[in-house]
Amino acid sequence: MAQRGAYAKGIAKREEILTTALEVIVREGFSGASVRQLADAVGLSQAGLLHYFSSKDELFTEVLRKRDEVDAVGMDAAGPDPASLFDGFLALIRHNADVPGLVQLYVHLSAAATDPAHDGHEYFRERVAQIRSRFAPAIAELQARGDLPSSLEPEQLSRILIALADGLQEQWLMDPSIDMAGDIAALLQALGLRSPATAR
Amino acid sequence: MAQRGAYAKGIAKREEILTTALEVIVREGFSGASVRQLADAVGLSQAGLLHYFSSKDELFTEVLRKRDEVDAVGMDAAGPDPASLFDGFLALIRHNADVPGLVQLYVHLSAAATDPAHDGHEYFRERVAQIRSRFAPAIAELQARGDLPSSLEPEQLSRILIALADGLQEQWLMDPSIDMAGDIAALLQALGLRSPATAR
DNA sequence: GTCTATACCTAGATAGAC
DNA sequence: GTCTATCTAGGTATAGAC
Repeated sequence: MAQRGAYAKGIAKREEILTTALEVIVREGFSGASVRQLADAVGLSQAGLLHYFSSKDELFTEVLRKRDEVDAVGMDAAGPDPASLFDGFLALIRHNADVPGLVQLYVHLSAAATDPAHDGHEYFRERVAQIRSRFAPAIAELQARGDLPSSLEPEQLSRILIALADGLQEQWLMDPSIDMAGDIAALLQALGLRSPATAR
Repeated sequence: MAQRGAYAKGIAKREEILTTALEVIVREGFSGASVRQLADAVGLSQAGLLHYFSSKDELFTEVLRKRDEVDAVGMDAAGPDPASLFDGFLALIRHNADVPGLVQLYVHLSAAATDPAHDGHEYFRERVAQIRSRFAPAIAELQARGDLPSSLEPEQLSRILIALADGLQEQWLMDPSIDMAGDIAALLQALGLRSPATAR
C-alpha cells in the first residue's frame, strides 16, 4: 500500500512541522516570525512548507491548535468538584507566563482572526465556544451552592473570564511584572469562590 | 516668519490627515487598511502621507490618540461621585459598539504594540497607566464606602477592568451579538457596586 | 505525494527631483 | 511639502523534478 504509506508520511511530516514550529516559537519568540524562517528551522524551503498548509495564517493557527493539545493533557485532570475547573484554568495561565513566545503568537493571532476572512477565524470562534460550554455548567453548579453570585449569567461569567485572560495576556506582554493568574484568582475570590486555586 | 507659517501649516495638515483617517476607518472599517488607501482619501501619495508620519504604525497610533481626544470630551464630564467614573467608562464602551472600524484598529494595534519595537508601544503603556491612575483612587473610595470588596487591590481591579474591556472587544468583533458594556456592568454589580451605570 | 526553484504581487520604506 | 521612482521584505502561485 504505497498510497497509504505516503499519506501517513504526510501526516507525520505535518505533525513534525508543527512540533518544530512550536519549539522555535517557544525558544525564539514570535516577533514577526516569517514562513521562511520556520521553513529553515524545519529544513524545508518556504514553498515546501506551504505544501502542508494553505497559508501562513493557517500554519500559525495549527501551531496554536497543537499547543492546545499539549496543554489539554494537564488541563483535563480536573477533579469532580466544579471549582477544580478553575484550578486548571489558573494553572494554564500560570504556565503561559513561562512561554512568552506562545503568548505573543496567541495575542497576535487572536486579534488578526477577528477578521472573518482570516484562516484562524473559525478556530477562535470554536475555542471560545468550547471553553464557554465547559465553564458554564461548573459556574451554574457553584452558584447553586452559593459560591458564586447568581446575578451573573453562567455564560456571561464565562465570557468575562475568557476576556479577562486574553486582556491580561496583552498587558502582561507590555509589562511582565504583572501576575495574570493572581489577578484572576483575586477576582474569583472577590466574587465569593473558595477553592485551592484562589487560596493564597 | 515664513518658517513659522510653514510649521503651522504642517501641523494643520497633520490634523487634517488624522481626522480624515478617522472618518475613513469609521466609515469603511479597518480591514488591513493600507497607507496608500488612506493617502488616496486625503488626496496625497503614499510617500506624501508618510512625510508627516515616520511609519505606518506611528500613523495608526496617532489615529487612536486622536480618537482618545474626541472621546475624552464625553468622558471628562464625570461627576463628583467616584462611581460616575464607571458610568463614563461604560458609556465609552457602549459607544464603541457603534464604531466597529475603530475597535478593529484598536484590537489590531494593541496586539502589535506589545512588541517593544512597535511605534505604538509607549502609547499603549501610557494609556494603561493613565487609566489605572484614574481608576485606582475611585476604587479605593468605593471600597472605603463598602461599595466594592476590599480584598482586591485598587490597581488590581483597574487592571482587571482594562483587560476585560480589551478582551471583550475582541470577542465582540468575533460575535457582535454580545453586550460588552452589559457584561462589565454585571460584573461591577456582582462585586457590589450600585450606580446609575449598573442599574438595569 | 513531496519538494525546489522561480517568478509575482502587495505594501511599506526611502531617495531624490521639483 | 509633495511627487515619482525604486528598493526591500514577505506572502503567494506555479512549473516541474523526483
